[in-house]
Amino acid sequence: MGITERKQREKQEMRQRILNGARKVFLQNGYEQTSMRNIATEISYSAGVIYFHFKDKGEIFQELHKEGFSLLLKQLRVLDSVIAPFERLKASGRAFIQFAQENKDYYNLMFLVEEPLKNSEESGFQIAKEAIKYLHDLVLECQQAGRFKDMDSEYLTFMILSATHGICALFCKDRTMSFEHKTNKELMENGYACFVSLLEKG
Amino acid sequence: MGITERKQREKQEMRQRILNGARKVFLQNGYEQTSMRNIATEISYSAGVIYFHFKDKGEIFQELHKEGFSLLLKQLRVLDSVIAPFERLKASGRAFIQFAQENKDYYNLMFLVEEPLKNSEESGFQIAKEAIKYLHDLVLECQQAGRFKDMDSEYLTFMILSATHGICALFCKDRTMSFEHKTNKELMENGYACFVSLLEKG
DNA sequence: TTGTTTTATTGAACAGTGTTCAATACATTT
DNA sequence: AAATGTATTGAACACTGTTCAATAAAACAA
Repeated sequence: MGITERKQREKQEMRQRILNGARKVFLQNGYEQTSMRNIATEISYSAGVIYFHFKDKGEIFQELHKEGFSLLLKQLRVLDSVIAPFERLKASGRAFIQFAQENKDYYNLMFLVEEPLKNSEESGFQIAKEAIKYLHDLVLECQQAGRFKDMDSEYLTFMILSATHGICALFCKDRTMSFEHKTNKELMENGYACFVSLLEKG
Repeated sequence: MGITERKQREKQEMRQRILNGARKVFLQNGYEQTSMRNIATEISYSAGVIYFHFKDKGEIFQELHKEGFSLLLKQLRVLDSVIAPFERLKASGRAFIQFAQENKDYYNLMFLVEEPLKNSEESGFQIAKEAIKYLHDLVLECQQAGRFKDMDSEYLTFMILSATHGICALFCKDRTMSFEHKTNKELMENGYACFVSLLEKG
């Protein structure tokens, strides 16, 4: 049955077309300014058709949410070549912060918007867990190498993510103006260096 | 001239009435669900009148934004009785996290929403700077007491706020489910304890 | 007490949002 | 060629923030 097969493929293509439009508008104009009608206009369809292919706006942003995480994971996995686990941990934090700087919109979706997760406990949430696991494993490797003795790895992982995320969150929500600094990049990097120098003593 | 005086007072009262309605709706239904019409309905006025007393929605939320910060500062200043600066610093972090847990909506407005600051560089932004100064002074005191030697106080302050804020931000935006834990409170407190144990080594 | 001017409030309207759904066009099957 | 199923449209609904002419109320002037 080549026809139903092609039908399925066409449906998949339409889903992808919508997603591509959504991504474009989203990365161009940010989360706030991305409406269903904007997306529809971008791909030259009516707004209604989106609801034939997606449940609601949330499902679309869940897909982009997933995209963001796989992009982040890809950039983190480049650091697998760094052998010493603690060096890899430190570099991961830097890469994480760089990711936030270069992909502010994705970062917002991944960590600073509530909507995308509200509905489903499934796939879109799974990849976030994968990223946490990546960090947790890194922490465990560090502990096996003698670092962070007598510390709970779960809480330590949560704390390290929090510290790094905090830097990015203040940046993404424009809460850095209360600090004296030249550029956000400079503030974030020195702030992170400060955290690293604490980690080195632990 | 008792009349223009009373007029001014009445105008001020109306401003306060709107603000009270806004706060009520806002604390009841959260930021997302607070519309101008909701606020107007709450105080039994038409929506249009709000624009006679406030420039726009942003100005209202700027007021609540300020309220949030003065509430936070009030709770932090209770700790002034703690004499040892480092103990005060540690307790401030705990108080900060507790504030976020108990005032999720205020916290969102203060640190996780972009709107309120977009327009003005003035008062609503000034009180945030005051809170940062409070933390910065605390850090400086710690340094005078021999802590955190050879570290830049500005970056250190930014880092400490980031770490604490990160914990609260993950909580407020429901990003804690990727971690194994019983309650959010427990995760946050242990995560913070983890950070403190790092600080103690610095 | 009149008339006039200021000030405060309303309610309709505008352009936008996410979402639903009857009507329609198209493709496939009978 | 007719019937069936699937994809798309465009209008509609109930919202949103915001503006503004009309109106009501109060203060001032004659």
